[in-house]
Amino acid sequence: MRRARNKNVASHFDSADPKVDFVANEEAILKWWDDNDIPARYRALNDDKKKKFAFIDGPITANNDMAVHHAWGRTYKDLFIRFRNMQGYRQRFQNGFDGQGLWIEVEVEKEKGFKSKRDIEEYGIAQFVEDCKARVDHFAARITEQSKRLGYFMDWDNSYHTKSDENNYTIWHFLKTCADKGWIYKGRDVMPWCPRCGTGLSQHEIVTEGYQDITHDSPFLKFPLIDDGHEGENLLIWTTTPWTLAANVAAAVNPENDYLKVEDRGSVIYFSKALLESLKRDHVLTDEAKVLAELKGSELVGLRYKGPFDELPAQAETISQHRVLAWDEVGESEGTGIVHTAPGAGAEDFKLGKENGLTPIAPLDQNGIYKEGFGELTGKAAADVKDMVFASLEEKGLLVRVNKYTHRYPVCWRCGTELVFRLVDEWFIGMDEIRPKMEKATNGMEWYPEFGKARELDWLKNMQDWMISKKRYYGLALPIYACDCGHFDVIGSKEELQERAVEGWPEFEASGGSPHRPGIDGVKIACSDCGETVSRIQDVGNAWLDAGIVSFSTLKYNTDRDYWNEWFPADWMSESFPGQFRNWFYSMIVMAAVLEDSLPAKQVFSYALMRDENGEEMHKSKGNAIWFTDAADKMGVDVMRWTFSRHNPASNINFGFKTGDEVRRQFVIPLWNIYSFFTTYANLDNWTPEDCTIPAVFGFTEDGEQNAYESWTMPSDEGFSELDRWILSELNQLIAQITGNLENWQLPYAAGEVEQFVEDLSNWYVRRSRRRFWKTEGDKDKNAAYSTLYTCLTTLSRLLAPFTPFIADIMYRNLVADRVDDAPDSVHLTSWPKTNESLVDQDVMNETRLAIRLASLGRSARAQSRLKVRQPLGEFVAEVRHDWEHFALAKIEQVLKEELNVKAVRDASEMGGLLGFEIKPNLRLLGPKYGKQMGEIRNALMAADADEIARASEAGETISIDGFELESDEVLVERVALSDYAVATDAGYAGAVFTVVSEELKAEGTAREVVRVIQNLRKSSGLEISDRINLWISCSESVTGTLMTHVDYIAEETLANNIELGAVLSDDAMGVAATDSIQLDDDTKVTVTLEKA
RNA sequence: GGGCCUAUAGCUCAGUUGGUUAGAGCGCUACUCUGAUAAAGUAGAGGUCGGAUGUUCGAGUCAUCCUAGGCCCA
Repeated sequence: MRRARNKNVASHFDSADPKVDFVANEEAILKWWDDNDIPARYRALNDDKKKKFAFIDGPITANNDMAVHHAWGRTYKDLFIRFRNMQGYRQRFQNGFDGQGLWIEVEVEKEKGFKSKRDIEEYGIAQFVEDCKARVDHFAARITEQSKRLGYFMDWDNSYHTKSDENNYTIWHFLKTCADKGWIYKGRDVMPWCPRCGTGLSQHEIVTEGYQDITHDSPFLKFPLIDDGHEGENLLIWTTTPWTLAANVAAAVNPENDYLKVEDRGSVIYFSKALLESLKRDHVLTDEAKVLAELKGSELVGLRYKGPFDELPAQAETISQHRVLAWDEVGESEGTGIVHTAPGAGAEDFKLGKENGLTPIAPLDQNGIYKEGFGELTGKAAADVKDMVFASLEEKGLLVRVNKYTHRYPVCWRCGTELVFRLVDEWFIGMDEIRPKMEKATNGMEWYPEFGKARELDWLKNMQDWMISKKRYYGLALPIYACDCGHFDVIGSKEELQERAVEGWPEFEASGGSPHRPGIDGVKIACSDCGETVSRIQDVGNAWLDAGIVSFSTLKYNTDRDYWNEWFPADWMSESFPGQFRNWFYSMIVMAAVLEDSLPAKQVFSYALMRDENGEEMHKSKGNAIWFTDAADKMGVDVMRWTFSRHNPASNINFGFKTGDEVRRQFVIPLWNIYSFFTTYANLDNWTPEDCTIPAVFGFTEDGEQNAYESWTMPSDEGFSELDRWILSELNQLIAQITGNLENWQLPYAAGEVEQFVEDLSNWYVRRSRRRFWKTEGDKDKNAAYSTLYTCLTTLSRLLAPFTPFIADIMYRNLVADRVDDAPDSVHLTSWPKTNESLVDQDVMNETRLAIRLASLGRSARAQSRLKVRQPLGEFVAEVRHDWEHFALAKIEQVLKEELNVKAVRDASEMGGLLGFEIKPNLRLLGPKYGKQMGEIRNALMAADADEIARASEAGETISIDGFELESDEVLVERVALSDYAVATDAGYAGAVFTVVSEELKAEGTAREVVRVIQNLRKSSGLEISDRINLWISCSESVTGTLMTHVDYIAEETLANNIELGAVLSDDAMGVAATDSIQLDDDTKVTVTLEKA
């Protein structure tokens, strides 16, 4: 009696087409989600729940379309958010977009064809900034659409933007807090500088992506010494940056190292002793170079020399400073051991110059062009002057040699231009007082992978002060107002600026009040020290300020402190680790440490880098990068997401279409086939979820409360078999394992467990249960099989929902939502499955594992002896290793008989083991020693107890046999199968089949062979599975006799009403019926003909 | 020079607290099974688990050192 339905549910499952188009399905599901408001309902699922799970999103740069590596990181975010949502945690689902800073500017410059900052200024900063914002909005929209295609369920209408007023003003608050503590200062230093972008790069930006192997012309030249007694002598100098020579002030040697005084080609020169050979090899010196003296570096210190460009006006002040300095950083592995020092054009040079009271010469302007005072170099770009420099040195007789030199040289990480080092004023946050707080926070966070903590601490230990200013246009307007009197004010909020404003406020408000250039630049304040009217410094802020403040700006820190307290610190954050230890994680930690002396997130999940499928780095320019949209269209998103889910995040992932195909074939298609199998047969049998004897609970229950599934105990009278108990045990163990692993961020384990389960379900449970589904009678056994498989598939759909949200929902909707009253409409509205402990049965799992292992060995043994599984064999003998396995063997006997088509299963221990020893004489040793007596030895060995000799040989004992004393290595011990058995071994287990086939068995094999031909023929003639047939079998007389004994079996298997054995059909009859034939092993032919009855 | 990571089959990688005789996928070949068929299964070979020493009843796993590679820092 069927229960009345209160919603319109179909009685049949949609049949799952085995020829499925996964991509088309995904697109259909997306539309269905959209039409039915599933994402919003998913987000609202836990609105009434107490427990919460706070994720803080690292903003994605809204500057281009998504590529597959973005999909990787976003898959992690979506996966863990979905998992926690199904567990009933309240969440915020806020996505973030990063949209301020140099990288946006660079793309807009490319769009407009701008070459330099001058182009931007001519174009107009106001319009340029608007263009930048428009680009960000455009790509934020693109990324939103692409993320939805990925199945990423976020609150897309509520994404935060780092360019927002709230974000920028919250950074002001942070900077003001730093200023109040005295941590903000203006520094003068030599910074890496991009001449194209016209801005300095911070330490964070230059360290990894910022280096390339570049080949430079590197001159060796002479600095003539001018002290008395050293006339005509020179220092030998080498540099990789010839443009810095015009800014040379000093030279440096290592006072501890040994130097040589050498005469070569008529000059006397000094250089490092250790470099003599390499200088000759590099043709800087000739082979005739003559060593005149050896001396310590300390003896050179203090010597004065004439600089290479002393004629330039810029050198006027420093000519008198040219001398040899002592510097223990000078090495002797390359160059000359004497280092050209230009304090205005190199970071270390600046430090050394400062220590020695040198005057730095700063040769370049912000565009990398020589300033006034550099003669013919003035007005030229640093990158373009090397030939002029060489010509000038040549003319002065100073140039010795120019070699090609390849080294890692810093380049601008955004535009690829080679950096120069430039003496500039920049603004910094002094980190010394913040560092301990940051270390505390870092130690308090849990890092996955664990080594993340060590990485972050290492970075903190080494980090310098944070350069926060950039001489650019589109970015955070640094709220620093530096007065000529030397005092500077830092403004902490929009309100404070309004209060302090003495000029420009109304205009700023009228322009929209966005804290960006140029609008903000018109607002002026009065210096709090001297009262003068002060403008904002022109600089904008480092973009990591923008991304690091989001724990405050997006959580209403300034407007609703209760809300902020509820969601800060986050429970977790997640980004790729190679860059983010010094970028986003770093800035998040800084902000939380400074503002609240807190950590920003309790747990950090991070992952490595994406490579192409050959392990090569992905680059747009190399053509091996993959856009997300291409991958989604071609491989499908579930495949992509599963590829990511099963990967160990700590190591780089090799990703491509081939790896996608592999995952589809290996995991997605087998899963789909099980599902397709189920729907096909459930429909044939009109089986519906109402027939399911295992209770299912898809919605939520109160925390701690057991639902009907969890508290169910398997009844003994509903037909559940050993196989059902096994797979239900595996299923419930799977739920527990995957839950634990996801809670501990152990994704590859979780995914691996699912793969193993699908493998078990497909290749053991379904395969072994097939006949239960096929049979015609609708008994309890069949219903138990349906109930079990249904429970496995519906549970699997929920377990897979966070991983592969599309296929999971397709399965769930067909199996559950459309058939079961009161079930949630989508798998993404269901709860996370819970384990029914009573169904976990370690014994049945162990026994089945053993059966699977032994069946595999049995098939292997059959394969070796070329005995098809169709041919029944007398017995299978199993050799097992553990005590319990001997007992288990009896329990799995029936399974093994069926799997291996054998009449009996025996424990090898009953027959003294499966493998015997065979002893052979070691001819190579014995031959020369015993000569003619070999025959006797051979006979003696054959007659002797092989086991005893094997033992003695193994033990290294002398073997006494028939008067011969053989050394242990003079016999060869081999393990051989017992005769008449084919044996396979694996990991200490062995399985063997008895290979002697009796007439009786042979007949049975023939019958099965014939059945197979008939079944194929039924299929190829287009018969329905349930159609009955008439059958004619024509064969030799002996085979007729053989088949006669199995005629009932044949009829039953093939649904034959009549069988005529030995019949020959008329040609007419042949015309309407289907026919086929096979060749038996004894070369006789069997022809079968059938027609629909 | 310092920190971190990695080293297992031809390739890509598992191997979670040490536990008997180290696995998977890919690729190749052959075979088997087949009313899940754009499937599935089995076999073959291939390994001094980078090297050495140590701890232990027992080491791919732990310790120390070394080598090589990668990343980060100086």
